Amino acid sequence: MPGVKLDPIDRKILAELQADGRMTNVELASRVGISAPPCLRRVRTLEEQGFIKGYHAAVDARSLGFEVQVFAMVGLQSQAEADLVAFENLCKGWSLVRECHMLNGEVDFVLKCVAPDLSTFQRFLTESLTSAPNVASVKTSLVIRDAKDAPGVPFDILEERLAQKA
Amino acid sequence: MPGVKLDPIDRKILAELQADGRMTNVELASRVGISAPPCLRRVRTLEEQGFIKGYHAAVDARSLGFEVQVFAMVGLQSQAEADLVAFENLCKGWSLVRECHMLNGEVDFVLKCVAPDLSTFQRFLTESLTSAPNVASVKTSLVIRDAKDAPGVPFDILEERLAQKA
DNA sequence: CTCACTTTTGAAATATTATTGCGTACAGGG
DNA sequence: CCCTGTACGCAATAATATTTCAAAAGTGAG
Repeated sequence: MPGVKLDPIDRKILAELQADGRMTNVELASRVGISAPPCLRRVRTLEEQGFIKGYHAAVDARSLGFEVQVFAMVGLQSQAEADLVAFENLCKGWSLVRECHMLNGEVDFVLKCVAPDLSTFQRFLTESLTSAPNVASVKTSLVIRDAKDAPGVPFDILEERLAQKA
Repeated sequence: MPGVKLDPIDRKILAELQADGRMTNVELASRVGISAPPCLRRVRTLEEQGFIKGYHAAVDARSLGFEVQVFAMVGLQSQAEADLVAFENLCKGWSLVRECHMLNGEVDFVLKCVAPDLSTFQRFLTESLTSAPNVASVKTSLVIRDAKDAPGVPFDILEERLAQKA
């Protein structure tokens, strides 16, 4: 993908759609300063090129009964690639695990989990996670509250940075 | 908000829109098995009641030049509520910090950060985060790769759980 | 500087969707 | 059994999305 460049209008489109993914194309076009047809073409291109990976409604987990959010730091016994992948695949199959990131350092993975209540999470922890093959250690931390949960990319920094190079 | 109940159609709507936030109302209506007008009314109601907090395009950070993702575990010197809030407000002002969650246990906060490169993050770490008032300790872990990054709520578990109660 | 050639744009026309306005059906309470 | 509140869906209308196409703007060679 090298050689693909985004102009200021493309970046504005991405920023606007990140902030409001259901904005109409007419509104979007007006905000980025071009007419609707080229705006829509740009959006489609951004989608095809993978700059936009999808659109999602942000659903409130709490009001659906998912009262518990937990971060789990997981250490494995073997860090051989095959074993790492095996663990990742396990995570993909666990619905309670919403995110699984491989880390450097002492801990091998951090998982973001949700659950309806503590006991459901505890059951998952003991019956699934801790007892999974190759799992050496798990340290969990309950989330007390979310101070910030911003979607995606900090466009302000992107623009700063581009302004300097120019 | 107790007393508000969602029927199976509402839950299906939420699940569909979480998976594809730009689905047309016509398509959505057809998937959940009702006609367009009531479907749209339900969506609006779900938005007003806060079950849907917003819609966002998932923008690919990497292809925009944000190559680095880091988790930072932060401990504070004082956990007095005023000091916690002060730190949270600092985080809200830092664009590199995309998420800030308060935890129980040894660590007070976990931050998910992004940056164009290591040196940008290091500069933030030393000049902003570590040197912020009341920050006692910071331990960072670079993300090597994301094995799973699912949006929001596990609707399969929600349905399981509701099926049992019935 | 000018002539192709290429790319992107925007006005206009058309196709789809979203939204509104009712009349109807169904559920619970008196 | 009637009344009332709620949710539906058809039909009409308003707004958007999408296609078409000719013109404007940018590129590079000569």
